Amino acid sequence: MRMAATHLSDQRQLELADLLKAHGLRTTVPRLCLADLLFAQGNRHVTAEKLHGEARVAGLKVSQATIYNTLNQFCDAGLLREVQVDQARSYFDTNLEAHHHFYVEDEGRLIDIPQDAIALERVPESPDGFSISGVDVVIRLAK
Amino acid sequence: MRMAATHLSDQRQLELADLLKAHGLRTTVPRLCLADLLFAQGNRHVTAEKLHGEARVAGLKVSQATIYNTLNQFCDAGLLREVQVDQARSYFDTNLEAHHHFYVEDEGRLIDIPQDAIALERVPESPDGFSISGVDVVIRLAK
DNA sequence: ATATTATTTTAGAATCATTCTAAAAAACCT
DNA sequence: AGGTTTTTTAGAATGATTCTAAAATAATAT
Repeated sequence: MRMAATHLSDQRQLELADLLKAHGLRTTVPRLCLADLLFAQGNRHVTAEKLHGEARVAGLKVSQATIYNTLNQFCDAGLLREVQVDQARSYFDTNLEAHHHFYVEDEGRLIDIPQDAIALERVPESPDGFSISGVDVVIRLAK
Repeated sequence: MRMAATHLSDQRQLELADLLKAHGLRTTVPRLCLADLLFAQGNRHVTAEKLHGEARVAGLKVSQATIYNTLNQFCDAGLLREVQVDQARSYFDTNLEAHHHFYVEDEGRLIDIPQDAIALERVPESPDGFSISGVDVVIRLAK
């Protein structure tokens, strides 16, 4: 792999390359850079647009399509989760543990709520031959 | 009000006209017909597209814009609620009581869960100067 | 290293749900 | 009815996301 122009240290590149590889993804410059933005600063929630903006600021010139492709690949690979809070746009969450969200609609801001901060008692049986694939709790906040 | 061509009985028209009026909406043929489709059969969940299809079947020729306008007006007027389960499309729910949902993603089907079927214990404080404007619980189902 | 093959990235077009526009139709008021 | 306001409409516009087919990059074989 010929490591290309990135502001990332060799150390950091290797770290991220390992992460990608461990999840079945090839190492490419856009993926390294986007992974760095996503995973450097603890848990975060980003939209495609926000990430694109950050990438540009970081000096990475990527197309919109690559942003979307990468976010979707990271989701499929289990590096990200999509959060469903606003039908207008998708949010991607780096926190993979089961948890819930506050959503400040006016600001488009998400705040994690640890799963055990809320107890869901007596969740009803799922109907027919269905099984539960996820439980989302969204608490909407307003001023 | 000159009641126009509708398959609805006079009785039904008056009923629905009252409902509309009570919610500050004028009586028009499209609204009567859409209200009938929405409120005739107990609680339902519809997308704009599904309602449009049903309207056509019922013999009402309405534009797409009217479907959207009417759904939004009914929401604003407190006759409907929007449910946030799929960022691809909006669902409108005739059940106005606080409640939750099963969502069968593959079928795009929603099933109500009465609020008291689930106990939400220890909901955390909302941050800063925010107050809770809604609590949505969506339980996703898969085969 | 180089050539070959497979995967990624890209710019721009396409898609899809939804909203907007401004003109025609219908409802309301006297 | 006549005048005014609200609705409806067809079609264009929007905005997020996906698709397309070609150019770039990475992996593999020579």
